[in-house]
Amino acid sequence: MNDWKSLSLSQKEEVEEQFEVLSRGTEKTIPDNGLKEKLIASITSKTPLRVKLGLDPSAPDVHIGHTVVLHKLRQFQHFGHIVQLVIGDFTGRIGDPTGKSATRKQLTDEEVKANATTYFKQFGKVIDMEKAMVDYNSTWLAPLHFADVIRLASQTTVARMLERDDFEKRYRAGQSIAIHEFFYPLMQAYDSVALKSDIELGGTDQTFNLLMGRHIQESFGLDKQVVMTLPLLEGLDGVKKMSKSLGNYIGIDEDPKSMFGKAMSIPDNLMVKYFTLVTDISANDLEKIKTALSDGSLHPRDAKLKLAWTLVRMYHGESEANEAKLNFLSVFQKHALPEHLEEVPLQISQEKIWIIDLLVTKLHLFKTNGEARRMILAGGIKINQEKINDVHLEIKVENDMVIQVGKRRFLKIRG
RNA sequence: GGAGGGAUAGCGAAGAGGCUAAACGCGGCGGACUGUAAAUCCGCUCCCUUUGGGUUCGAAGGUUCGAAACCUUCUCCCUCCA
Repeated sequence: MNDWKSLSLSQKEEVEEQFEVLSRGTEKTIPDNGLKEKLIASITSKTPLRVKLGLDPSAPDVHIGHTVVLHKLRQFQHFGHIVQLVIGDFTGRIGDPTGKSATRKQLTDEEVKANATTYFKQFGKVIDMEKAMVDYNSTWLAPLHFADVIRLASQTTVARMLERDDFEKRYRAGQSIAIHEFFYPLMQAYDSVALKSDIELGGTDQTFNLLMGRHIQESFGLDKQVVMTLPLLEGLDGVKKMSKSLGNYIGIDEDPKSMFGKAMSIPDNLMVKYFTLVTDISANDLEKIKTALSDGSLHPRDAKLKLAWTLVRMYHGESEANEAKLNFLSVFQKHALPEHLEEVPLQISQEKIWIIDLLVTKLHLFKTNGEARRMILAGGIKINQEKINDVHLEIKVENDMVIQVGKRRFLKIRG
């Protein structure tokens, strides 16, 4: 194949530089030397690599956990490689088997389109969408005949399928595995055939599916893609992977204030990981932060402020970041009211209103009276900075009245 | 095709005729502490202006003074054998 020795000096440097950047922060590359070989081939033949990322069209809200892989794609783009985004509109009909719900609701074409649009808008904040290739996998999966599907299925075995972690667990636990769930990895793998991908990226939880791509490509007589997995980012709880359904995420579309606040709530031991995986700070600055943290010259709180600030800056710009920081400091360190309160228009009247009615019916802060009542009894409601402790309280609503729920939810009444 | 096991609050899981609005764990939400957190401790976690009332334990009927628990039918899930 490509011989390292036949490269010119500048080509070698080019390979080394790309390799250094592209392999940074990855969890695993399979095979070990695969990336370097692809790079050598790319540089000698002056052909950009085709780097694939598959997307699930059912969950269009992008959070910073997704951006781990986007940042990696961005780096590939930086070196002139081609990013292939695959909208799994067809695979979406199955849903990646999680064991939780084997069947998921089928999306209509319109929903898929709408979700994809949302994706692209948000992805554009990290990668260059102008240069990205976008495909829907129904394009090549839908026309397959049953005979084609059998041929595809015959390329692998049940034993091989059961190597997949969650299949194996479910099988051993005596839980059901529907046959069609086996097709998910096969379909994703076939995407790589259709797109002749050189590299496929994914989270570590995707390893099996990504490897299946290599296997199936080979059986179709293609070069095997290199699999690069990226670490899964733990969410705000610091334990489970960031996901929307767990509610432990920071959405990249979120407003500066909550983005800042959420970033501040991650456990200390994840700060460096966040800096590494989801910010754009340089390797140099990262090292500085690491050493300052370990020798104690940087307070973890300040490091986290920097992290939160950086995230907001990346998605909203510097001035918003500064503002979010000031807001955070005043609200949480000085226990002052936030600079800008969410204002809620409400009819002001002379009549007194029952506090629970106000919270539930007028302000929709709670779904049920019981919830509001409990919150009051727990001491979680403040009006104009004053704790409410009487569930029977009747109050007169006034303009500019500030209602606080818990520590971080504020509302201002606008008459 | 045959045999068996199961369905309980957001999840997991006790309960096997009245003491059960249903133990316990997780999760969630509040409060205290702090550096926002985490850890820890405390409280709440079906609905209702609540020392009371209403509606719950896959669904529908039934037995009983009384059922989440017993019976019947149905729906769904799982396992094993063929």
